[in-house]
Amino acid sequence: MVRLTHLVQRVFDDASRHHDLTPQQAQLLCRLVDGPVGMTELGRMLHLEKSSVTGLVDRVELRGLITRARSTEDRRAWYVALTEQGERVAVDTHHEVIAQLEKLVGDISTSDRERLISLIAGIIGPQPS
Amino acid sequence: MVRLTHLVQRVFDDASRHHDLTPQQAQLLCRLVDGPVGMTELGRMLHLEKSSVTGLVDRVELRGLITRARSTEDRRAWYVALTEQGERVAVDTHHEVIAQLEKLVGDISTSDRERLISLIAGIIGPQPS
DNA sequence: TATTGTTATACTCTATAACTATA
DNA sequence: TATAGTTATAGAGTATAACAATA
Repeated sequence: MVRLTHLVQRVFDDASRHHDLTPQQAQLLCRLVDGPVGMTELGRMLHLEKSSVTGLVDRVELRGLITRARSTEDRRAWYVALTEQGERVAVDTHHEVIAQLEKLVGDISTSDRERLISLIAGIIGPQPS
Repeated sequence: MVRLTHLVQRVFDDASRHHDLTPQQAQLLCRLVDGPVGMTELGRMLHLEKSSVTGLVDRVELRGLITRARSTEDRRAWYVALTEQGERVAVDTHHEVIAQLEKLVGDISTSDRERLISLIAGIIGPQPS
């Protein structure tokens, strides 16, 4: 299982590198595809301290892939959102990861694959990561 | 599958932290449990440049968990080996990861678990990571 | 010449602590 | 006072390039 993790991790790392991103930066982009997210919420999602989020967001913002926008309700808070370019990179990276994983799982039969997916779903459980 | 990877990764990270190690340092120790390994070979195993291996080994050596020993055949080469303390930490960390993973997989039935393991083995393939 | 490993350098990632601004 | 976020600082991790020693 740990070896499977390394394999999947490498797929993700490689996909990130192809888009000239670090894995952490790619992870950040992936968390924004469903819409803007606040800094504190990002820290919770990525298991990072708030100062780490600041730095990570700073660097990705400098590359023009995301933007900060002040919250209208709470003037302390900021929302982080994908730029057009950021969305393109996020979607491309996601596609590449999916494609590579499908290639990885491609050898096993369809029924086995569905069985595997349901088993994994059982392990992961209902709570979102 | 990516979410499963995050889960397993977190198990490994937590086990490392409990022994006051970074995940990379724990990874290094795990690669040495079967015996001493050369620097170049370590880089290949961990997918690191040789200079990165030098730094990682330096830091873990400073903690007294590993030692460098010169090769007898090739006087350019060094072998990295676990110290007694390093072996203890490596084994403990490995046990903790196994225990947590078993707890994670504990909810699914025995037959399902064996099925999962064989499926994963099929994905990983024969070549060692 | 090629290989093994180190050093110098620069950047990313991360956490802790102190801080600012707003609630 | 409490919360959202930043800044300052320090250390780990990583790669590239230049280097020394040995093959």
